[in-house]
Parts: sequence; structure tokens; C-alpha cells
Amino acid sequence: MDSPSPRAAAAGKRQRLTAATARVLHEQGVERTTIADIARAADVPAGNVYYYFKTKDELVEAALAEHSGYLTSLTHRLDQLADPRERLKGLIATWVGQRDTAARFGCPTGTLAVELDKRTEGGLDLAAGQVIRQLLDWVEQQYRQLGVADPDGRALALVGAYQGMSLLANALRDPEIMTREGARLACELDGLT
Amino acid sequence: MDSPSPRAAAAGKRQRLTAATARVLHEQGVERTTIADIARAADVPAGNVYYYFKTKDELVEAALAEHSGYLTSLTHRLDQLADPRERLKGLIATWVGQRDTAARFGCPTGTLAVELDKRTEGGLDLAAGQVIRQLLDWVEQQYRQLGVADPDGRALALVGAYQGMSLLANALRDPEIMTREGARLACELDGLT
DNA sequence: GTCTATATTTAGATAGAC
DNA sequence: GTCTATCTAAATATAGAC
Repeated sequence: MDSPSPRAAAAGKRQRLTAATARVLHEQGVERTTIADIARAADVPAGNVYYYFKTKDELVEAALAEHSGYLTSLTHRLDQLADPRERLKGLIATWVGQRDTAARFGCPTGTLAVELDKRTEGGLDLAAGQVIRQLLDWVEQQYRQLGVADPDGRALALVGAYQGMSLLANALRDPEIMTREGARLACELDGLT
Repeated sequence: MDSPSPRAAAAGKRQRLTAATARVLHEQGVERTTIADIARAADVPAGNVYYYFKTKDELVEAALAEHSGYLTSLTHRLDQLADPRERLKGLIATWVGQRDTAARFGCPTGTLAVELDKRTEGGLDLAAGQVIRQLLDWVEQQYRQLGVADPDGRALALVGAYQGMSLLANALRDPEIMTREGARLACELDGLT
């Protein structure tokens, strides 16, 4: 279409703002990111942002929804694999594939959780935790289908290992930490009876 | 002493400010903490802080030095134990003992690392990583003395597990995650030949 | 060495023209 | 629906009286 309808243009801008917010919050953190930063990244005029989002917190919420949507599409893709063990190994491979981003900026949801958890007001302090919970639940289901003992404990261990290796890779600026830990986790999966 | 010398009083205030900064940054995060918050927590008049620390970043540096000092005294205490395996189990027990604080505010050094890593200026972006490196080095030494293979990989796994379980406990506000993961890590240590 | 008052800067948010 | 100008609030940092 050469001339998208105003409604379509508006939806496009809203989507661009959401995607840009997710990216910029990951790179700069919530507190160091200004509305102007987001507008620039989305190529939307600064004064126009408030037409689409009433407050900065609404932008943060939209970014969290974006992360949740990404996670949903990732797990749906992995669900195509027949073997739950292969699904978990696919998840680990995805993490390792993002090692350079992780070494520079950490896990998008994990770092957001750390920042939001410091808040006492606004009601977003536990919002990132819900996205992490979504991942934990999916991982637990895979262990359950594998028929191993303590599926939720194992899910905590796997997702915890991911958050931990992302934080270390980020703090030490070393993507190879993701590779090494990913290999170890895949090995452990292979060793499960 | 009823009347400490001015020099002693000054050193006392500096120490109070350092300790208060470490505590408040942990609870509120760097970006959401104001100089006034720190002054109040240290019971020092707000306008007086700048006599002791020229900038907010100097306070952040002091807090990091405090964490490093805490880590040094903790490892020195654990070094009194004869068996390196017992030292590592003592470290894990210390982590689990701090589960309520971890569930509320995360690991002091880890959450500081996440925040500082988002910075591109000021030179403090990698400072928290050095404290984490200090812990990694000590843990690696213990594995080395145990004579197991891949001591630095194992150190990454153990410290990563700690950072991961702290983040999950914090994001989900559940201290029991620390207990469960701590038990698993201690078990793994017992299983090492 | 202590403290008040204030300068400076910055960012979130809004009013209103177009 | 778009955009500029601006209000307001807050926080870092400084000047200077005591």
C-alpha cells in the first residue's frame, strides 16, 4: 500500500514504539532511558509518544508484553520437536546463540526484573517475574514429560543457570561463558535417565 | 570516649556513609537512590555528604569496596576450615542464610553489576564485575585444591547458580528457592569424587 | 568541619496550535 | 492525528555563611 490508512499508520507507530522500547530498555536500562531515547529509536517525534502511551510505565509494560510474546513464539516453535529433551536442548542452543548480546546487555527479562524489583511503587515491581514464571512453567512441563523426578526443581535449576550465566557473561563481558555453561547444561540433559 | 576528636568523628561519618550507601543501593538500586536518601540512612545532614564524597559515583565506588571487603572477610573465615569441600559448603550455607534478603533485594553485588553494566560512561560499568571475579577466583582455588577437573568451569557453574537463584528468588519473591537450590548445590559437592 | 540556600540540569508530562 | 513549546518536579552539585 502506498498510503496506509491513518489507523494502520497509528498501529505501525505503536508497534515501532513497543519494539524500540524493548530494545532500548535492554541496552540502557529502565532508569537511564528517557522518552526521548525511545522516540529517537522508534523514529517517532518526541512530543508524539504521549499520544500512544500515557506514561513511561505504560511503555515498560508494553516492552514486557513484547518479551512475553517472544517467549511464546519461541516455545511454540520448540514444541514442534517430538522429544522434550530436544526441546530443552533447543532452548539452550537459543541462549548460546544470543551470547554476544547477553555478554553486552544481559538477559532482557532478567535485567528488567532486577531493575523493576527495586521499585516499591507503580505496580510493575513483580511484572518481569511473571515473564520468568512463564518460562519456568514451560521448562517444568518438558521435564514432566520426560518423566524425571522433581520437575519444578529442575526447571528452577535450568532457568537459574541461564540467568546466572547471563549475569556473569555480562558482568565479565565474556560471551564464551554462555558457550561453556550451555555445553555443560546440554551434557547434564543427556545424562538424565 | 565522650568527645571523639574531630578527625575520629569525620572517619566515623565517612564509614557510616559508606555502610549506608551499600545498604541503600542494594535496597533501592543506584538510579533510584538520591544523595538525600543516603544522608538520611547514614544520619548525616544532606548538604554535608559532599564534604566526604565529591560525587555520587564516589559513593558507589565506596559501596563496591565495602562489598569486596565483606567478601574478603567471609572467605578468610571460611579458609579456617581444613577441607576445601567444607569451605564451599560453608559458602553455600551463607548464601542460604541470607535468603530473605535475597528474595527481597537480590544479591548485592549481582544487582549492582546489572545496573552498572548498563552504563557507558563514568568508568564504573565493569567495577562490580571485579568483585564477582574475586569470588570466582576464590571458588576456583577451592576446586583446584579438591583436585577435580575443570576448576574454573566449576567455579563459573557455582557462582552462576548463586546469581541465578538470587535473581529468581528476588523476581518471584520466594526465599525457598534459595533453600532448594542450596541443597542441590551441596548435594552436587558431596557427589564429587 | 558543618550546614543552608541555591544554581544547574534534566526528564516526565501537558496544553494547545495546526 | 501530529508536533512545538513549555510547565513542573526532582536531583546533582556548588557557593559561601557560620
